[in-house]
Amino acid sequence: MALLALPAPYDFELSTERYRAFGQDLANRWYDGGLHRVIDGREVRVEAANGGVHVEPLDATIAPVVRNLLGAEFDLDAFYGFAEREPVLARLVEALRGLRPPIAVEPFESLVTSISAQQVSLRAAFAIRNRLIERFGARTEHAYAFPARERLALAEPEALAALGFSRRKADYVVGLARSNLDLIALAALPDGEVKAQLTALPGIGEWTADWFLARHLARPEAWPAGDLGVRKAVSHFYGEGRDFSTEEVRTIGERFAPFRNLTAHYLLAGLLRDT
DNA sequence: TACCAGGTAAAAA
DNA sequence: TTTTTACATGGT
Repeated sequence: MALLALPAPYDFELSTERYRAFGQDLANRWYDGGLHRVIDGREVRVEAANGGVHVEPLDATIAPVVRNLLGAEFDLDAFYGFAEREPVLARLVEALRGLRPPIAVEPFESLVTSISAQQVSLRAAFAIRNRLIERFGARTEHAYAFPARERLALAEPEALAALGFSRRKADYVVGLARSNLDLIALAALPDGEVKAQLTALPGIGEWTADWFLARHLARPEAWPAGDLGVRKAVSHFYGEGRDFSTEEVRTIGERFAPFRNLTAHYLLAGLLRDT
């Protein structure tokens, strides 16, 4: 196994919790203590190692994708320095040291995953999404490549509805696949412009666009204020028993600039740990 | 058994 | 313009 170095501190188990906490994720599959994902048509295994992770196979194509997948570009040192001056965050970063939010490396996959999670529980979303992956993805030894946009563009919405998507969500996914929006090109645009272009599509509202900024583009200032989990987490740590509205969460977010994205992830992970 | 779960858009008021 | 409703599955 080849070593891929990551900036310290890095806690692989803690950082990959998301792939286990809500059920199995067939496109980011936890198997035998490691993370399996199809990259460039090949199944890659990632596991914990001193100074980073072990990756097999590892080459010049795979390395940057795995680095991105594991959230290497987040500036944890700067965030930890910032968190020291904020009592709640100071406690969280102490308990969650080495947590790097994993990134959804493919834009289409990121959006379809969010659409599947709209309104329903994450467990239900994972179950439905796995059926989509089994039906339209490509299987490797222990994992699946997420269904290609071109493949879902050819699918009938009825076929997705048969997997458990609501009829409306089935239309959203197929409509997204068939749209002429260049999802790769969004990476070059500022946050507000990304949101404007995405929310122009049917089925993509502010929540979905915010998570695209946070989990796919790793934008430091992404802050999904309307997200139920974020609202619960902010209420848990700052609300003194009271639930905050979306607007209140948006306002509180201002104090976390310029680290709102990392703050959201640490609050969510902190809530998961406390409950 | 109902009811809620990391929303969104269309209908109704 | 603002409020209400339908949506589909999984877990409790």
